[in-house]
Amino acid sequence: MRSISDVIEAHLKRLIDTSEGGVAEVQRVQLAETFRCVPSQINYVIQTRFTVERGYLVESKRGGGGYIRIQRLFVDPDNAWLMELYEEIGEGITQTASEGMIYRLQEAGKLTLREAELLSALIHRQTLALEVNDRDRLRARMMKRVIAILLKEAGGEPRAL
Amino acid sequence: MRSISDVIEAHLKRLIDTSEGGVAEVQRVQLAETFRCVPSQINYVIQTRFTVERGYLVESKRGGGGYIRIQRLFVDPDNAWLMELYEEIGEGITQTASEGMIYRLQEAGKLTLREAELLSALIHRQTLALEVNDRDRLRARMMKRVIAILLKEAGGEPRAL
DNA sequence: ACTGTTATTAGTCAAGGATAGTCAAGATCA
DNA sequence: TGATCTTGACTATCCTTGACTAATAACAGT
Repeated sequence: MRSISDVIEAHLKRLIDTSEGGVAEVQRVQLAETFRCVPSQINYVIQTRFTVERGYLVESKRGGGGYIRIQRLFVDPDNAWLMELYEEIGEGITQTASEGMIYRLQEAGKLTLREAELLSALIHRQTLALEVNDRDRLRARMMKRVIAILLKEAGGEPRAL
Repeated sequence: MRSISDVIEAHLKRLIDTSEGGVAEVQRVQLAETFRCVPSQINYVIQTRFTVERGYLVESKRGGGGYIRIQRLFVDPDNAWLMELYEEIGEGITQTASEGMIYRLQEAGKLTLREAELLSALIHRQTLALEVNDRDRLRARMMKRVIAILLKEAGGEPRAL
């Protein structure tokens, strides 16, 4: 059975594939009207189909002129290991494990020395200053965001920007 | 999709960028007429887009011959402004204010575009995902760490960015 | 000159409008 | 029967509008 979610998913994928740069920008209400569903259905589709694990990055803005933007990530063989790293993180990650990842990312040329330095400072337990479980979960969210951004650039050299 | 506020912001930025000395001087009513909005909309744009955090100084005068003058602040060569920025943060800082600072740090060449992007993602409320007070306090610690690192570097020879 | 009045600006604030997000209950499917 | 999907009430965020306020200039009367 092809659910309405599947239809919306297909529609968005087509938008992304036919666009330049692999980006689709839509308005939630308008999309919901097109497919005659409630707006929150769109969120459901995005949360289940356009995750980083599936190779997409989603940004949005509320209020007047609001939008939802879905961008395809470059998950080619060259940076498939980034995706593995992403999945490895899970719900929580320790400072030591994060530092290891940051080091690897830098060695692989995915992060500059300075980016690595900034990141290390930010994920440090003294900076986060929360109870250990919350801390590890927060650090996981941070590391995941970073890797998702790295996946936006297809094996690109970090200094070029 | 773009809101009228975005359009007005872009217009003012262009005025500033094409001027000598980085100053734009406009009349509120006239600008409002140009973009067919109420005058107070101009105040909204200025209050949300041309803040001190972003490195702008706004002066105005009422009455006949009144005006609004927006000036881009220049950074002093000895990085004293970084220290001021650090002190401005205090115990907590909002996402909007942080984004303003990151914007300015990038404009001033203290952060690369990518560093700014990573940082913005890291201080985003969705990444932090804490109750608003804890969130603002954590964000303050993060921003302070970043600026501390920039200050440390400022002591040595200027960085190649 | 001085003083008061009017015209001409800009500022403030709160309400309303326009988006999107969250969550959990109910419906449907495999 | 458990997983997935659908729905809607409630929330969060950002933008727009307009009534009211405040400051400054211009002018008129003395």
